[in-house]
Amino acid sequence: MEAEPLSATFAALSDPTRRAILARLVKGEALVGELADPFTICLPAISRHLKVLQQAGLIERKAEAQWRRCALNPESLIEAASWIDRYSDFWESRFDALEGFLKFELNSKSPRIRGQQRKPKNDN
Amino acid sequence: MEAEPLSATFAALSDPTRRAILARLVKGEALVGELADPFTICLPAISRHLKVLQQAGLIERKAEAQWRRCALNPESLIEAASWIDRYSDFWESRFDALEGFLKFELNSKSPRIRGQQRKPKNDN
DNA sequence: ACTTTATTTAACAATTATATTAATTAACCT
DNA sequence: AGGTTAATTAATATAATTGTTAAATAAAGT
Repeated sequence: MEAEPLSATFAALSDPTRRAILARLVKGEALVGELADPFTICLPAISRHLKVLQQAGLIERKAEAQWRRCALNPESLIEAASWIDRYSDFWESRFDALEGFLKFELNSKSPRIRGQQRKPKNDN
Repeated sequence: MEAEPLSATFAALSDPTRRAILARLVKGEALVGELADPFTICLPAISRHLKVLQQAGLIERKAEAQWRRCALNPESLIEAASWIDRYSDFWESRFDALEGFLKFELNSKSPRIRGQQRKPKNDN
């Protein structure tokens, strides 16, 4: 599907259905039908999502009679996390600076109730 | 482009050209032309990649005369890392188990030179 | 053998993504 | 004003993704 494993991994993670499937699998192994249950899309669509996840190395499937038992495979996730982590030095310092600035702004200008939500700006 | 910010972020990361651009930007800000330089694809293609990165919140662009200065924006990367990190308990334990198994295998069966590369299997 | 159950594959349509060339915008320089 | 430079947008072609329904595979139950 994708020559570069990282590309395949991130592409697999870019779909909310597939992320939901992974979120389900972190709670334990499951059969295809069980995984399909919460979704409104048809079974073949789920089957293809599972194929994408498997080809990205994110899950494993083992046959049990007519069932396919699916389980998380952590390795690809580790590689994806590792790639992002190479940027951690950069963005941690930047994020700390942003947080510091926000704290200053909020304390000096418009003091707020403790525990109130504070969402950093996101200017896409 | 994508309703869910996480989907947009992972989709943006799924392209090797875009990852290379981010890797360049971690070394410092750069103009569009400078970013395009290492690649063989045409400038409009790069421009669109930058648009995807910006809409995913991964970079910022500020105008300077006829130039556009691009810089990393760590927030989306943090969110992507956070998502993956929710699985860390699961896969760290699994990975430790795998590493332990490999060490045992390698020590008992085919002891190797210290520092030699050891790549875990990847059965996509 | 026949039917049911679980899942995948095939065939197809609709949407989205990516690259190219050509045209456009916008600011600078002389 | 006219030309150059930097970058984006438009138009277009092609490929990849995602979903649907219908058919196929494959094992189990009766």
